[in-house]
Order: sequence, then C-alpha cells, then structure tokens
Amino acid sequence: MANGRSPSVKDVAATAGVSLGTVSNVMNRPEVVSPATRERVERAMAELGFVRNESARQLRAGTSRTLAYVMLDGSNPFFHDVAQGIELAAETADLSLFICNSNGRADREAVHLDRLVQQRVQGVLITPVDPEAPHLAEIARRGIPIVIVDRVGAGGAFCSVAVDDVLGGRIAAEHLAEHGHTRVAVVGGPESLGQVRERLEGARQVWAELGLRPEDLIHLPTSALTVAEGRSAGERLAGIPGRRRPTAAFCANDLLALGLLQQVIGAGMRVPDDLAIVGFDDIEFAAAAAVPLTSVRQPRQELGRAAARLVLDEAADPQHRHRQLSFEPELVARASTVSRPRAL
Amino acid sequence: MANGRSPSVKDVAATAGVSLGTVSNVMNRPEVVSPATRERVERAMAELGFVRNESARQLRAGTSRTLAYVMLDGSNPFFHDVAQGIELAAETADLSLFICNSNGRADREAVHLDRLVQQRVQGVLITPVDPEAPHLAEIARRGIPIVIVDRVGAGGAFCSVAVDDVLGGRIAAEHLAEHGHTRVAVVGGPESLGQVRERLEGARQVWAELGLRPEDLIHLPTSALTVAEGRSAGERLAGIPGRRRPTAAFCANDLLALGLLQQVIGAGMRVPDDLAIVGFDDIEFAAAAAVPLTSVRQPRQELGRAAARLVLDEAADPQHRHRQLSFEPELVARASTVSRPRAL
DNA sequence: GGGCTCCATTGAAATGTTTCAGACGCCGTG
DNA sequence: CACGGCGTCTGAAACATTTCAATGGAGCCC
Repeated sequence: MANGRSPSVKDVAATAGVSLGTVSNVMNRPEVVSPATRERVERAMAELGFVRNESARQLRAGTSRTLAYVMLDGSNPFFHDVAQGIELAAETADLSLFICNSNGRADREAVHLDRLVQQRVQGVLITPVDPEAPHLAEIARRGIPIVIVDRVGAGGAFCSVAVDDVLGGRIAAEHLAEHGHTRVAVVGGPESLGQVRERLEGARQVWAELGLRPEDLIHLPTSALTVAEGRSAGERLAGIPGRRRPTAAFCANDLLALGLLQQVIGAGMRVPDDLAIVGFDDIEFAAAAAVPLTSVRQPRQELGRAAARLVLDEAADPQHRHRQLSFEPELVARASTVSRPRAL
Repeated sequence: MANGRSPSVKDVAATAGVSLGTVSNVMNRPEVVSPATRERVERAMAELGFVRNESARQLRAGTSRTLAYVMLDGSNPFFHDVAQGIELAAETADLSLFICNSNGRADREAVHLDRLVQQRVQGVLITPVDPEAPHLAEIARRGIPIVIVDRVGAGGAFCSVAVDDVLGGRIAAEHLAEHGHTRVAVVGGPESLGQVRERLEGARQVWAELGLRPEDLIHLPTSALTVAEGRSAGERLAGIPGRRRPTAAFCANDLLALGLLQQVIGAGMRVPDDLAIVGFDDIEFAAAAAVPLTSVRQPRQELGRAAARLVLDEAADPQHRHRQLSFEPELVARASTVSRPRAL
C-alpha cells in the first residue's frame, strides 16, 4: 500500500502526458496553462496523491517558508500568547512558525539558532537570554532578519518589540502607593534578565520621587521567574516579623505573583488586606486565580503580531531600517490589591 | 557585509583545495578522511562561515530531521508539558520538534498536516480533534509514522499513548464519594471530545456501582475546556438553590476547575467546605491555585516521551507493530477537597 | 621491480523543484 | 502567402548536498 517513494513532479507529468515545466506551472502560475491541460494535470496529481516536496522547492528558492520564534521560557504562558500573535501574522503571510524554547539557557538558544540557520528560515524572532550575545549578531550578519521580542536589541542593531518595562514598574509602584502602601516588597530575579532589572528599577524610581524611605522597598531576590520561586519568596516574606513586614508586594511577573499568593494565603494571610499583590504580564491565569491578581498588562498577542510584521518587512524590503517598537503597559486592577473590586 | 549568498560545499572545497566529496566526508564520516585534510577543510569552513543547507541534505536523504506535534489546544499548559516531553526525546535522537496548534479545529489540523507532509517530517505526533478523521489515516498511508497522543487511535490503526480516562473519572468520583459527597456536579464538554466523554463516563460508572441516584450526578455541559467556560459553569452551579446544590464538582480538566473555583469563591462559597472541586490533568497551576486543586494527574511529560519513542521506533523498524500504550492516572489530593491537607 | 593491497580522495550521478529561453502551432494581418 | 505575434508548452539548467564506484598513490611483499 505504502508505495515506498512518494510521487514526484516527473511522475505527475508522465501520467498527465505533459512536461515537468507544465506541472510546475499548474502549481505556481495556473493562469498561463490552458484549462484543459490544467485539469488533466490536476487529475493526475489527485490520482497519484502528489504532494510537493518542500525541501526541493526550498533548495531552488534559496529560502524556506517558515519563521521561527525562540522563546525564553516555555512554561510561562505569556510567551505562548506572544507566539500565538506571531502565528496569526505568519499564517496571513502563508508561512509556518517554528517554535523553539531556550528555557533560559544561552547554550540551548545557540543550538536552536544554529539549526534555524541550517533550515534557512526566512526570519528569526527571539526573546533572548541576553540581547547582547554575539550569536544574535551572527544571525543578522548572515542576512537573516531577526527581531528581538520583549527586549530592546543592543544599540539598535536589530528590530525589536517590547513594552516599556521601567514604565511598567512605575505603574505598579504608583498603584500601590496610591492605595497607601509605604512598605513594599519587590520580588524578582535574576538581575541578569533585563526585564527584571527594569521593572524593579521603575518601582525604585517612583519610590525615590515620592520621597519614601529606600529601606522600605524591600527586595526579595529569586533565582528564576517561576511559581516555585514565588512560593519561596512568599515564605521569606511571611517570615518577616509583623511590624516590619511589607503590606504589599510587586512581583516581576505573574508566575512569581501566583506562587507568592498561594504561599501567603496558605500561611493564613488575607489578600489584599494583609498583603496586596501586583504581578506583571497579565497572563490568563492571573485573572483566574482565586484572588484575581492585579497585574501590569502587556499586549501579549499584539507584541507577537508586531514582531512578525517587522521581520516580514525586513525580509521583503532591501532598504529596511531597524526599528524599536515600544508598547505601553497598562495596569489591570483586580481583587489582589483592591478590597472591593468594581467589576466581578 | 552580508555576502548575499551563503557559502556552499563547493566554496569550502575550493578554498580548502579538495573535492566536494571530501568536504561531505568531513561532515558525515570524519573517520575516513586523513587528519591533515580534515583540519584544512574545517579551517576553510570556519573561515567562510559555512552552514550546511538542510534543504539540500533533506532532498538527498528523502526525509527531514524533524518530528512534529500537532496539539489540540495551545492555551492549555497540559499540552505544552506533553510537548516538552516529546522535545526531550527528540533532542536525544538529534531531531528538531515542530509544534503546531489546531486550536480544536479540524480544518486547521488538516492544513497543518498537509504542510507537514510537504516537509517530509520523520513522524507526526498528534492530539487530534477526532481520532477517526480520515486525514490521519492518509498520513499513515503515505508511510509517515503517526502516533496519537492522549487518545486511542481508531481500531488500532495507529500507535497511541494515553491515560485511561475512564479510570481517571472513576478515581475522581470515588475520591468524592469517600469524602461523603452524594450530590455531585460533573462539568465538561463538548461531548465530541473523547477525553470528556470517557472521564464523565468513569464517574457515572462509579455512581451506578455505589447505588447512588443518577439524578444526583448533575451534568453541567460546557462548550470548551477553558477557564472562561469553567466560570460560566460556576455561575450556573452557584445559581442552583441551596438544598439541591451539589456539594462537589468534578471538572473534565483543570482549566474548567480553575474557572469554576474562581467563580464560586467570588460568589462567596467556601472551598472545600461548601463545594469540593476535583480537576483533571494536574497542570502546574492546579497546585498554585489559592485553594490548591485536587486533580487527577496524568504523567504529562512521560506521555510525550513515550509517544516520541513510539514514533521513532516506527520510523526505524520496518516490521514495527502498532501499540496502544496506556498509563494509569493518579489522584493528587489537595486542599480543594480535603479540609486539612496532610502535606503543605 | 612488479604486482598487490589499502587508504584517501575524486568526480559524477541523483534527489525534486523552479525558472527561463526557446519551440511550436495557430491566427490574423498586410 | 509570408510574417509577426500570441498563447501554450517543452527541455534543460540550476539549487546544495550525499553517495558510490572509480582513481591514484603509497607502502609492502615476494
């Protein structure tokens, strides 16, 4: 039943009684071939179950019909929403999307990039471990369009799409300050991640501007942006004696916030009365937490869509100029900071 | 700087002063070429920045070095954990993993499969919208190994890897019965999804065996397995007048359970005292919910890893026989059903 | 020194598609 | 009738790699 080898253009040409070129024309420029022949060829293709060999096409064309997204953390739904946005744009352009996951490791990232170059992908979208890493520049040097997602590329060397993380941190801190919090924990790490650095920096700026005491902005470092690390931070926080304990926490992302939330509730604290919590990203599970999480929203899908558009533009337009797109984050207030939420 | 065209084997051969064949040998059978030449070739490759063109290699080889996983719902972390397991196995075999998302739509699924056949992927792993769909058989007929993940293929026509969903449903129902619940809501839909059918069926079986009244097992149908649908089911549940209201709910997956949890807590009910909740899948967020969710655990990564092994076996072994692997689900009891959890 | 073996290397074929210059036949026009 | 033009189709080249039979040379034994 399985024929062994799948039929080629040549086979189709033979059974339809035409030449190779004509079969190719039927597929790529149907308007130049007469209706009669076209129908004959199409019947032959159906009969043989012909499927174009993409490798051969790519070989000839010199480039594939795929984009790739290398994400930073596959266990964070945020990146999947970004990927979803990219996919939408890719689909519109009739391209496939190849998704890789570096899991925060520079070496895995390099391996993936290597493979993508081998595949001659049309463009690379990436949320890098380190936007300054030389292997990113290497991709660009090869002439492959590359767009940094959720970070800003080094010195404008690439296109990038990001939200203003410093602003996001400011928004979160301002929100907490407005609700009367004067002793706040900022939770996040490692500082090697630019996202973390800038979000916490934004909070510090506000703190300074409001004239609050620096020692009342308490940094709880974490080794990763995960739920488990959030729980660990929650333990440390709950361990702080009552009078010195912060009344609010700003977490560098929602996974941390969810872990922290779980931990402190388990320890008997009430949210937001004993501890208000603000997360970052506004992933779907933030709203679905039993105490719905206030979060700094990033336009996740839009981020992906915009990045895809940039990479396609760079691929199409020879005199493309790199652009750094910046989106504004937005606070979504929910029950974890506001005792009586307006909307359910 | 960007050279326009990337260097080929021919270029490497020229600068190293050897023939094409030798360069190829350096890459594929380094042991047959003398150390001196090998080193010369390797230097030339480095100098030119040579990267093998995967399309050409594939064209010659007849098959690519990629597996593909078509997942049913990209917004459900469960499938990403499965994908992670597949990726691990793929990496071991030095293959790439192509991830697609059908989003529960048969037409998207068909489009993806079509593209994958064009790519001549080595194997397809899929959690199908409908395991009986003819386009799955079509893949197999083409000689491409295909493995059904999280379902059992039609009539043993394919390999498959799944947990026993009926058993899972039984385990959940037994757990609730043991805790004294005699009026229970079963939440899930659409029934076109086999997972839903079987999980609910398992619950019904237990119900019958225990001699409980069928009308006390109340089905709350949903149109999808999402958090939003879970909330909607929660509304309906909370709307049931107190005496007739179920004291527990079994949800067909964790997303539903999380949505339901959120909704009923918002409506002022206490979990588990007013309503116990059991989910299914045991995704990471189940444990991280503010009332940690009791869930029927599937070995998510292991599912993926086993599926990948099957597909690789089918690709390698000509006299491969299809196998249906079945894993046992396992109850993970947490605070959403047990007032005083043993472990924190 | 001739013949032999063994090893490293070569050159050409093959993979399946696209593209493009050209061929072929037909029609209408001068 | 000759010619140009047009619409349709053909055949071959090109893409980058792998593979394999064949080549060449070096060393060894008799």
